[in-house]
This record gives sequence, structure tokens and C-alpha cells, in this order.
Amino acid sequence: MKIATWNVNSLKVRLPQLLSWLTEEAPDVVCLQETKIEDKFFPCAEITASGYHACFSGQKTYNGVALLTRDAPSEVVFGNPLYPDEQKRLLTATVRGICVVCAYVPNGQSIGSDKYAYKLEWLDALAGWLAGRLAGHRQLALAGDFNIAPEDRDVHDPLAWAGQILCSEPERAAFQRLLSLGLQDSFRLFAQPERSFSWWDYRMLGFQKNHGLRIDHVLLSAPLAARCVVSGIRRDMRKLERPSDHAPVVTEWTD
DNA sequence: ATGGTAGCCGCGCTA
Repeated sequence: MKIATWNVNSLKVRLPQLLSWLTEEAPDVVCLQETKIEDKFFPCAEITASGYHACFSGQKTYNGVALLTRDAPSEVVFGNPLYPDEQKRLLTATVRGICVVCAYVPNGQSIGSDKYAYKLEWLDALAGWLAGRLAGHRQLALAGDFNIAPEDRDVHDPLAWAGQILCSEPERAAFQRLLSLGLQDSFRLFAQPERSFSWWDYRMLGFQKNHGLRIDHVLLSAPLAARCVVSGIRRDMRKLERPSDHAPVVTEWTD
């Protein structure tokens, strides 16, 4: 099974790129973040024509997540049952017996801000819910935009970013707590190029200078990690005209 | 030097 996660930064703008990428990459499951589209405007016809089922939880202008699946999803869960949240950031479904959780973790804006507190609270609630979820779903994948660079090697300039948003110790501790539930960072199961990132700021020639961070992840429970065969970042997608600021992350395991 | 770009909706907010 091949799973991908991609923060599209507007599904409306990125739809042509998404459709051609689906054809080329042929993932079984795609987790999308920052769709920024209300459910009534979701491009169901185009997605269906590409051979995918879709479930989605969107809102105007901000946030929004979607799951595209080759096989029909079941047991769809909107949001975190333990954490009522107006912001559409979490979507879970079961596909081919695997529980797939699509997450758009809050950015946090800056250390000490209200949004930072919300980010840590949101992550705490996610871990709390996943702990129970994993008990009944041993095959589980958590994929999305975590807005956390787990280690210094995931940051283009660790000194400049030390203690900053996306890199602070409380955020990294929250990421480690997710791993402590029994999840593994699929990207790090394999040798990877140095300076591998999944997001580059639109500003200051961030991509051209490879001034990026690895903040998009696919975490796998032990039974899936044991069968995982490859994980990589589709950096080339960031080179397209009018790109998302994120590149897709693609992970595959044997059935 | 607190800049810069993109997307949204509207002329600011979020990332």
C-alpha cells in the first residue's frame, strides 16, 4: 500500500497539479491538508473521475483536510472526539483494514502566543485520542503536516531556528510523545539525502536556496513499519509553476 | 534590516 501526504495550500489552486500527480504516483491513499475549501465546493467529480473516493472536512480560507482513497473508506471520524475544535484539522478513516489519520497540526505562529498554546493542547489531545485508537487498530498510519521539525537534521539552519516555532523543545517533545505511542517516522527507516526537507518558505528564495524544514511526516505503527519498503519526499513538485510551499511525502509498505 | 510571498477575501489574516 502506498500512502502520501501533501499540504496543498488551497485545493482549488492545486487541483490540476493534484490530478496529474495522482495519475503519475498512483497512491492508494492521499492525505491532504490546507484544502481551504468548504465541503459544498469540494471537487468531488474530478476526484471521482481520477478513480478515488474522497472524504473531507473543510472550511473557508483556512485549514481543511481530505482523504482520497482507491478503495472505499469506512468508519470515518471527523475531528478528535476528545477535543472539540472549530478548526478542521483532523480526519480519520479505515481503508483496507488500516486506520489512516490525516492531520493538519496547528502552526503555532510564535513561541508563547495563544496559537502556540493551542498547538500544544491540540497535540496533547491528539496523543490522548490516538493512544486509545491504537488499542483497537494495530495497523495505523498518522500522516500530515505536523508543523514540527523533529530533529536538527530536519532544519536547514538549526542554529537560526533553535527554540523557534516548528523547532522548540515542547513541540519536539509532543512529536516524541506520538512516537512513544508506538509509531515510527517512516522517512527515517531508510537512508535519506542530507538536507531533506518538505516545506520551503515562499519568501526569500527559500526553495532555490534549499532553506527548508522537514515538517510533513508519515508515522506508522509497528506492524506497518515492519513492512515498510520506501519513503521519500517528492521535492520535484515544489519546482512546478505556482507550487504549494510543501512537497508531498510518499511512503509504501507491502500488503 | 521584523523584510519577503502566496492564498483567501476583501484592503488584514494566516502561514
